[in-house]
Amino acid sequence: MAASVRDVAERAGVSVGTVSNVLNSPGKVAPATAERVQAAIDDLGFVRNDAARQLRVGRSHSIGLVVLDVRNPFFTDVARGVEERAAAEGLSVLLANSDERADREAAHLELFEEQRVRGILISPVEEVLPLLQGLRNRGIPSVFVDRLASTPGWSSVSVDDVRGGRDAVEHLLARGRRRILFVGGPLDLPQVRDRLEGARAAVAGVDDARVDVLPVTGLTMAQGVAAGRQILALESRPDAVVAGNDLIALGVLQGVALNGGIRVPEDLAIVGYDDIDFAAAAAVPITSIRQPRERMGALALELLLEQLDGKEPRQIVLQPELVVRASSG
Amino acid sequence: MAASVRDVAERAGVSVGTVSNVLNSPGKVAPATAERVQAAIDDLGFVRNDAARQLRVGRSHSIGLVVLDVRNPFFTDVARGVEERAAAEGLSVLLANSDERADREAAHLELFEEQRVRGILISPVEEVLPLLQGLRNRGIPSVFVDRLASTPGWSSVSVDDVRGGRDAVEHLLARGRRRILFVGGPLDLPQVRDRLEGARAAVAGVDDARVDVLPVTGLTMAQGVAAGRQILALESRPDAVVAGNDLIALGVLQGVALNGGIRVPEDLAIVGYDDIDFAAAAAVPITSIRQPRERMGALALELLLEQLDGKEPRQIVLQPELVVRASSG
DNA sequence: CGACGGGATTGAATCGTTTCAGTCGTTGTC
DNA sequence: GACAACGACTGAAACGATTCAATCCCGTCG
Repeated sequence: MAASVRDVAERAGVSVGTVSNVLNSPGKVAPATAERVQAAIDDLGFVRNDAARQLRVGRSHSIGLVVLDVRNPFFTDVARGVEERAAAEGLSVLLANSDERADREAAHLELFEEQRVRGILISPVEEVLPLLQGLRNRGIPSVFVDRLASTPGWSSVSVDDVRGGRDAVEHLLARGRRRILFVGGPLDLPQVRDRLEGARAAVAGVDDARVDVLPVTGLTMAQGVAAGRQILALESRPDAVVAGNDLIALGVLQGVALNGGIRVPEDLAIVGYDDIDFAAAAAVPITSIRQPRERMGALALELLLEQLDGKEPRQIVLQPELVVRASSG
Repeated sequence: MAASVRDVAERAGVSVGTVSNVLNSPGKVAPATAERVQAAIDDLGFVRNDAARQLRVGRSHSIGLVVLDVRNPFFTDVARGVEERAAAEGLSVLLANSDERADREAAHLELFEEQRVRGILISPVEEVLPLLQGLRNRGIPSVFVDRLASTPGWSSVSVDDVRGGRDAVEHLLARGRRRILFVGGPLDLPQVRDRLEGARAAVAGVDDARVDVLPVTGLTMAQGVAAGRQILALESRPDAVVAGNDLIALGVLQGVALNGGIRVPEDLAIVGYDDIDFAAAAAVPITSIRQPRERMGALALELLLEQLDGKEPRQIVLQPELVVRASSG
C-alpha cells in the first residue's frame, strides 16, 4: 500500500541508493537528479518507514521519559524542559506515565527497550536499579530525574528535598507554628521520604514543636481533599500543614474550606512543594518550595547526552527555594 | 551487542521459528521446549527488537495523539482517557504537543506517519484536512478531538462550544451583568471562535448588553495574567469576563487581584471553560463550563477503532454543563 | 590521444523479526 | 503392519531502509 524507496526509485528512474542519498545526504546527489527524485516522492506520497530505517541503523532517535504522574503540572513542566533540549538535538521524547505504580513503570521500561530508545530519563517509583542496570548492560543509559542516585555511578538531577522539607518547617516555626502535620505519600517514594525527613530535622531542636504524619496514597488533589476532611475531624488540630507537593496542598486547602470554621492561614498554615503555576492562583495563594522544573528536565537530557558520549555519570543537586505567599501568613 | 532471536535459538538448541512462537504463540510449542527457550531468553537478556517486528508485520501497535498544549490539564485529562482505553486494546499512545503552532503540528504528523501509527487523534490548530486526507489515503485514519469535523466523512468527538459560550453569557446576564468581555485566542482556533460566537449569540436579543473581545495569543495562565492587567487599565471596565478556558480565567483572576480595588465577583464576575480540577481550587472558585474530558478521550479512541474496523466515520457531539461557583457571584 | 581523477550512481548485502510451507516423528486406526 | 493424522519444529523468504564497494562517465592534463 504505502510507497517504498523502491517505488520512488523506479518512478524517478534511479536506484534505491540514490533515493536514500536524497533523503539522508543531499549534496551527494546532483541537483537535477535530486529534483526528479523529490518529484517522485511527492507524486507517490512517499514517507520513509522508520521501522526499516531503525532496523538498519541499529538505533532509534528517541529517548524515553517515565514520570510519576502526567497530570501533575510539575512533571509536564519537567517534560517540557526535556523536550525542548531534545528537539534541539534531533531526538524525540516518548512520554510514559507510571502513576506511581512499580508494575506500570517496569512495563514502560520494557516497551522502551523494545523500541531501542537511546536512553531513559526516569522519576522512579521505587528501587529500579536492577532493571536499569540490565538496560545499561545492553547499551541503554539512564538518568534519574527529581531523585538523587543513591548509588554512585549513576546520573541524576535532583533537588535537595531534605533541605526543602527543612526550609518549609523552619519557615513555619519562625511564624510561630508548632503542631505541624506532614501530609504526603506514598511514604516509600524517595521524594516524600526526604521531605519528611527534612521536616523532622527542623523540629529536632525545638522542644515544643512536633511533626505528625498523615499518610496518603498518592500525590493528587483528590487525596489532598480527603486529607483536608480528615483534618477537620481531628480532635487536636495541627496549626500547620506541610504537604508532599502542591497538589496535596491545594487539596487540603479545598478540604478544610468545606468547614467555614477553619481559616487559612489564621487557624491553619499550609506550605506546598514544587511551586507549580497553580499554587499562586489558589484560593489562598500557597507558600511553596520552588524547584527549577524545566531546568531539571533540560539538565537531565544533558546528562544523558554526556553518557552517550562516553562520559562518566554524575549527579547534579539543585537547591530549592522557599516562596512565601499568603497561606503561611 | 543486543541478543537476537538467532542467539536465543542457538543457545536453546532450537530454530528461530520456534523462538518466535514462544514469544507470539505459546501453546504452539511444547512446554519443555518453551521452558528451555525462556531460560535462554533470560540468560541472554533478550528483548525483542520492535523495529524488526514492525517492519515484518507492516504496522505498529501505537496511535498518535496531538494536543494543543500538554501543560493544560484539560488535555492531560483527555490523554488519560485515551490511554486507558488504548491500553485495554493493547495499543500504546504517542503524545505530541503542537503548542498551538501549525508547523509543529505538521511535523508531528509527519513523524507519526514515519512510525506507521495505526491512527491519529488530533486537536487541530487550524485547517489540517489536506494533511489528514493524505494520511487517510495511505491507510492512516484520524479522529478530531475537542473539535467538530467541519466536513462530513470525518470522525470527531466534540462539545457544543457555541452552546457552552452561550450558557456562560446567559448565566452572567441572569446575574445582571451587561458589559461582558471575552478574553481568548488565538481567534482562529475553532474552539475559541465557537465559544465567542455563542457568547455573542446570547447578547443578541438583549438591548443593553454587549460582548467585547480582548484577544490573547494563547490559552495560558500567563496570557490571562497579562489580560487581567490590561483590564485594570481600561477606561470603562467590564463587569464580567468570559474566558476562553480555565487557564485564562485563573490568569485574569490573578491579574486583576494585583490591584486591591477590584473584587471578584462583586466588581468583576469571571466564567471559565473546561472545568479543570484547579478551577475549583482557585482564589475565588471559578464558575466554569464543564467538558467530559476523559470521556472525550475514550470516545475518540473508540471512533478510531471503528474506522480501523472499516466502519463509517461519525461525529459525536457532547453537551457542556455550567458549573456555578463563587466567581460569578 | 590515452590515462587519470573524481563526482555521481548503482545494487547487493544487511539489520532482526515473523510467517508459512514443509519435514520429522509419534500415535492411533483399521 | 501400513497409513493417515497430527503436533512439534525447521528454515528460508520477506518486510524497507541504509551502506559501501564497485562501476560509470566525463572533463582535464600531460
